[in-house]
Amino acid sequence: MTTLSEENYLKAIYHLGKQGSEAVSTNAIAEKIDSKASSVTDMVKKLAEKNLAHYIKYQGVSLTDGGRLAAASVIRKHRLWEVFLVEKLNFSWDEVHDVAEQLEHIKSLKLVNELDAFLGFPSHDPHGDPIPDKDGNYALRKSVNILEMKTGNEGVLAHVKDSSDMFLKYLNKNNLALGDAIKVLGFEPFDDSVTIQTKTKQIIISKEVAKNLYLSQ
Amino acid sequence: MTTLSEENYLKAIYHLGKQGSEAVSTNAIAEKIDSKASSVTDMVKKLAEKNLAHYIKYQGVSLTDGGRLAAASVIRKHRLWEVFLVEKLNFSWDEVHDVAEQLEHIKSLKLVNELDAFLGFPSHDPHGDPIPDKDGNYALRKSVNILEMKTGNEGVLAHVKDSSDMFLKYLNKNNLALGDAIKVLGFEPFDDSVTIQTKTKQIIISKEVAKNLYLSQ
DNA sequence: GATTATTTTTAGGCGTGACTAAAAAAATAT
DNA sequence: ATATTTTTTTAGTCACGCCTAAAAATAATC
Repeated sequence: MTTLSEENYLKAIYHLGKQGSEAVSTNAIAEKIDSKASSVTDMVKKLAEKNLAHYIKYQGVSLTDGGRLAAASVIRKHRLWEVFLVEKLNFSWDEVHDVAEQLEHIKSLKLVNELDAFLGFPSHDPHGDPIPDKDGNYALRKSVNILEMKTGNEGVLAHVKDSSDMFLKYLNKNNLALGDAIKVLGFEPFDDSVTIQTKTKQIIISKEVAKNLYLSQ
Repeated sequence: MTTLSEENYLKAIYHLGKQGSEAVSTNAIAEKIDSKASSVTDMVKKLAEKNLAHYIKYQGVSLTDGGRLAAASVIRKHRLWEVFLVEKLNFSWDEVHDVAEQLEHIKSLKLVNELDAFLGFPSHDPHGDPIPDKDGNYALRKSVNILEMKTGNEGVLAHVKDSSDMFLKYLNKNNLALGDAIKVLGFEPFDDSVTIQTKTKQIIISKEVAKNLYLSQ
């Protein structure tokens, strides 16, 4: 049985190193979960002992198959709860993160699977991130960053990279939501800003914003 | 902010001593939460420091107004989640307890209130226990224990005292559920068993079972 | 009312998960 | 290739929530 703290470490390693397959440094983990490298070293030893992580001193951490599955299970729960909060409880997508962060640690197989069914087996969460299945697998919806598209290209907003409150509020303010059709109208070479057509209006987005928007075609 | 452990103590004190108004012994609390009296003493000091409990050495513990409200808030969440699990996720009422025990500690006012609305503002949970409102108040549905009724009396199963898995499974097996109409057909003085008419059949229940069944008329 | 039994508290310890400061290893620069 | 900087680990602490064993207070009994 994994503790809340262990699960947060597993998640961090999973996200930092390509589903945990790549070795990541204790420092990177510390930064991700806002703690100190020395604390990470302690925990990582414990994860290795529990056969959830591979750990070689000074050479970083990756996940074992068991660790990867455990991490995927937590992420699955996180994303399912996000769907629930947005679709059933009138949360906006910039309000869900903190609550989902708590709900993801509830332990009950029946709960997750029934919730999944209740929500109609969603494939993606409200941020466009894929929801792993019971075995930790998920389909990658291929999407392209707006900056790699060409003038005239169209697509559907499929994924946002940054999930910070501030960014999500920016999108809300500009009436941009996942699933919205978007057309690229032009690029400004001077500052790399992009003019796009949304369903309601035409707006100019900065390079910083564009970096975070992914469209599927 | 209250910790998970503090919340469990508040709940125990609330349940043992008439919404926490009555002083209860550290021993009683220890038994309730399956720990030791010495551990309870420690925690109770902490609750008193946080102004959640009144505590006088050797004279038991009761709740302050703040403590009572905090306890009621946890109980409110517990019972709302039980309704959710039974009505939306196909849990049977003997499966909900462990999961609700985890969900009750999730912290988000919006979550509780939206859940409440989503469920249609239920007044009672699947065991017939009343759900406190935001201020910790609830209407008491007056119900009478079967052993205090007379032959020929009828009523609706409104509340069960024991919520153990074993007892709830017994009820399930005998096709008894909250809201069911029940008629008292007779009392057996020899062993205090009771013959009752349920919606499907006539059964004899032991004194032990009868003690736990409350009907509203 | 003194003695015994029970309840409750105190004292000291333990595992978890965090931290700071110092030491060790690895990476970088000269 | 050696010196310096950066990264990582180790050593030692600390708060939390629990425990056992011993001491103190209260309750029950004679």
